Amino acid sequence: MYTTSEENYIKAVYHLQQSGKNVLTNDLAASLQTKPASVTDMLKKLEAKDLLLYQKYYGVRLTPEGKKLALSIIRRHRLWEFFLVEHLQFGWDEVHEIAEQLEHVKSDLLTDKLDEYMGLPKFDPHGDPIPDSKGRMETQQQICLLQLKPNQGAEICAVSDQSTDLLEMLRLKQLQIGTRLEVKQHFSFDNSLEIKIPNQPPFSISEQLAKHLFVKLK
Amino acid sequence: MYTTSEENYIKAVYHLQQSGKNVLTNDLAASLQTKPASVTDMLKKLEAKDLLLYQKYYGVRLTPEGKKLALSIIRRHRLWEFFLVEHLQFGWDEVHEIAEQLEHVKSDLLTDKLDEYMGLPKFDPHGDPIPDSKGRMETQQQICLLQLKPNQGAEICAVSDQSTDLLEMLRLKQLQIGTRLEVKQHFSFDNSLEIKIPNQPPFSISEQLAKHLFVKLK
DNA sequence: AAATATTTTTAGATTTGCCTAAAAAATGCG
DNA sequence: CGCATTTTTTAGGCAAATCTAAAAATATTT
Repeated sequence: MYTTSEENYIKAVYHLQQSGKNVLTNDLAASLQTKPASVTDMLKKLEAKDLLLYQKYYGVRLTPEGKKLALSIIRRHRLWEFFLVEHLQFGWDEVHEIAEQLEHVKSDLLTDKLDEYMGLPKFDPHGDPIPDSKGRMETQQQICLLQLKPNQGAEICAVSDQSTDLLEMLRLKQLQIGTRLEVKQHFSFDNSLEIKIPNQPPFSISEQLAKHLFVKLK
Repeated sequence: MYTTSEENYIKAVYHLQQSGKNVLTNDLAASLQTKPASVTDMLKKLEAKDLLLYQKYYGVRLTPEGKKLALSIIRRHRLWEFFLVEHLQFGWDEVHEIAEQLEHVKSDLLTDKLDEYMGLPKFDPHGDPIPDSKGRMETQQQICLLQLKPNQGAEICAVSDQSTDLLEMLRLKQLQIGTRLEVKQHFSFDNSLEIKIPNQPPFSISEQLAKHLFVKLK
């Protein structure tokens, strides 16, 4: 079994190595809010446990075992985020800290039962894919419309609130699953967005609406 | 904020001091599966934090602040046990270890939302009362029939499985909420119980049945 | 009440995860 | 290239939580 600290390092390495490059000591220190010297210590320990390969001065890469562990931590994190938002009515911006604690509860049976309880969700409330019990996950990137970069083509693929008020609004604005769109501008003042749908003039939507809409990139 | 280890000590002191007597170093060591020397160290630390009063060689008692902390930990533990059994379909005997981990997740908001989500339950699956957000709990002891001591008068107050098979069986044996009974004998071989209902000859029931019946003491 | 046994505390060590400060390696630039 | 800067590692230390072994206090027995 691994400690909470070891799990946090493995998770951080996983995320940082998505760029393709080796993961460097300083980047890990920044990401984990700790000092480079502490990172070096831990990297040696994790290499001894065969979770990663460590080349002095040249950074690290996860071994297959390390990657497997990372995916299981990410699975727990995202499942709990889903639970907090969809079942306990947390806002999707309030859940990260709590999920950071819950992800370290060690019980595969718990993880799998929670997964099943919620209907084997494929994406967490931020649109990130949830690995299944074998570590596989959908590659299709689903992100919240609020996070979509301007002029990036995308298509609505999920709505995170099923209230009649929301659905009524979507119907009137002709927004539905599959609708193609682009964000033209993001106004920081109120987080409202100016969006453009093909064959229609641009119009604006509120932060409250946008946060419930998820898109996949095209 | 308190460490997991500190929380475990406080919880152990709380349970041990229910007997009324001061809690002794050796008892804590046994209960926490650690050595007396380690306990002494920690007790000094907890006294410095005003969670308990420590008299060398004479044991400890919780301060009001310590008691408040203990109740909040017990609240979290029992709420999670309830969730695991009633929502995730764990057996009531499988949940303790997992709840031991979940109880240390620190977020009052999480605890209160979980409580509300489950309908503010008053007792956990073992029949132990769940403290509310202010630390109050029902005094009425609800315990599993399997734990009831022989010749202790009691009354059925809950049934933890609502399957038709079980309910049919209860009807035939004339067992229902409110029925008074006593355990006459407990057979260790198969955990079956010989029970006595007023105005009826004694009869025996299986472990499988008894584990779903909860009684309150009279 | 003295001797013995038990319980508890102290003293000193260990492990984990972190730190600072200084040394060493790699990188960047004139 | 060679010097300066940045990055990384090493060395030594610290705090938390544990341990063992020995000493001190309390309890029990005769």
